[in-house]
Amino acid sequence: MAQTPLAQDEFRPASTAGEARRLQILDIAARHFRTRGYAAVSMRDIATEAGMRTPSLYYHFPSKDDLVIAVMDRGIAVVRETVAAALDALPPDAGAKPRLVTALRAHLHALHSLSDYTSANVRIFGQLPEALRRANLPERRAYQAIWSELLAPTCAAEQSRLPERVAIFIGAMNATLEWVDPARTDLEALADHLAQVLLDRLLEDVGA
Amino acid sequence: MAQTPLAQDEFRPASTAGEARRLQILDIAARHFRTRGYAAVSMRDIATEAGMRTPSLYYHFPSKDDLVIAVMDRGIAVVRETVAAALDALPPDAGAKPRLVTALRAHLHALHSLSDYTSANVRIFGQLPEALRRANLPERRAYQAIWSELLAPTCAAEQSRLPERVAIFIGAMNATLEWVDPARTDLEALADHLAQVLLDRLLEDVGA
DNA sequence: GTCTATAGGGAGATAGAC
DNA sequence: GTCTATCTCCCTATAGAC
Repeated sequence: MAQTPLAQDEFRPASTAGEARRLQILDIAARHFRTRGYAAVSMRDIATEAGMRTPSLYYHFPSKDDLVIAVMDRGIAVVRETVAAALDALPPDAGAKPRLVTALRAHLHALHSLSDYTSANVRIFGQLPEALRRANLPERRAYQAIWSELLAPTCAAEQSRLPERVAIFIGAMNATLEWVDPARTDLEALADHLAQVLLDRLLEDVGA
Repeated sequence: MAQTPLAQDEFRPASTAGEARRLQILDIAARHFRTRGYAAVSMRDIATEAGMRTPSLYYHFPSKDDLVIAVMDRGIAVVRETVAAALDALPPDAGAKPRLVTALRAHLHALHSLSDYTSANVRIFGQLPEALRRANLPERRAYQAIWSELLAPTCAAEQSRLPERVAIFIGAMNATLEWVDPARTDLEALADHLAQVLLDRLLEDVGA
C-alpha cells in the first residue's frame, strides 16, 4: 500500500535533482499500475499527477515501454533484496523450515505493504505484450534462484520437481494480492496461514 | 488449450442458428482474451476472426462489456460444473482428502485443457474495471461455496480461517496458469504435485 | 525541463442502406 | 444479419518554441 519515503530511499539514494524527478515519476507510475493495471494507465494520467504535461514525460523516459520496464525490474529487485536481507538476519545454523517461513513473510511484506513496484509487477506482468514480459525475465530468474535454494530440502529425492515447486510457492504467495483485503492489518497472520497450508499437513486421516 | 466441440456442447445445446452464431463469437472472444488479455483484444479482432465486420458484432452483443461479462460468467460456470460432476462421481463415503484431490484435478483440467472460458476468466479478471469485476462476483461466490465445503474438515477448530483458506487454494491453483508450459502433456503430474504441496507435510524436521 | 500544438492511429460505438 | 461510412474520443509520440 502506501510507501513510506524511508522504505523507498532504503533501496536507492537519489543523488541529483534530475534523478529525484525520475524516481518520483516511477513512484507515481508504479502506484497507478498497481491499482489500475497496465493498459488502463495512460502517460497522461502519470504526467498529470506529477504536475506536468504529457510530452514532458518523454524528456525523462523515451517511451511508455521504457517506463514500465523500469517499474517491473525494480519490483523484482525490491522483493529479492527484502527476502535476502531477512535471510541474512537469521542465525547461520537456521534450519530449512524457519528459513522458508522467514522468506515467505518477507515476500508477503514486500508485496502487500512495502512496495508498489513489487505489487505492480505481480499485478501487470500477465497484461504485458510478450516483448516486455521477456525483458523482466532475467530479474525474475535471479529471484527464483533464492527460492530454489530454500525449497531444495523439500524435494529430497526428486530434485527434478524443484522448478515446478518454486513456481507453485511464488504463485501461491503472489495470488494473495488478488483477494486479500487491502485494509487488512494482520499481515503476520496471513503469512502464518500460508506457511501452514504450504508446509504442514492439513489432514490427519489419509485414507479413502 | 483447444476446446473440443464436444466439451463445449456438453454445457450448452445451441438450439437456434442465431444462438449458434452468438456462441461462436463467444468462443472466439474467450480464446483471444485467454491468450492476449482484455484491453489488447479489440472488437475488430473478434469480428475479423468470426468472418464479419466490426459493426455486425453489435447486433449480437450491445457492447464489449456485455461480451466480456458473458465470457467471464461462463468461465466460472464451466469450472464449477466440472468440479461438481467429478465429486458426484465419487462414492458417497469418500473421505475429505480424496474429495480434495478429485476437485483439484478437475479444477486444473477445466483451467488448462477443457475451457478457454475458465482460463480467460482467471487471466483477465484482474485487468477488468471494477464494475465488470463486480458483475462476476456472484458466480465466483457460488464456486467458492464448493471449496468451503471441501476445506471445512481441514480447519477443524478454527472455522474462521476457512474463507482465507479457500482463497489460498483457489489462488494457488489458478496461479499455475501463468507459468506452466502450455505444451505440457502431463497434467496429472502437475495436479499430484500441487496436491502434495497443499495437503502433505513437506519437511520432516520442524525444529529451528 | 517544460511547454503548446499537433500528427497519426486505433479504439468503441452509431446511422442507415440492403 | 451484415454491410459501408462515419463519429467521437483518447492514446503514444514528435516538433519546435521558450
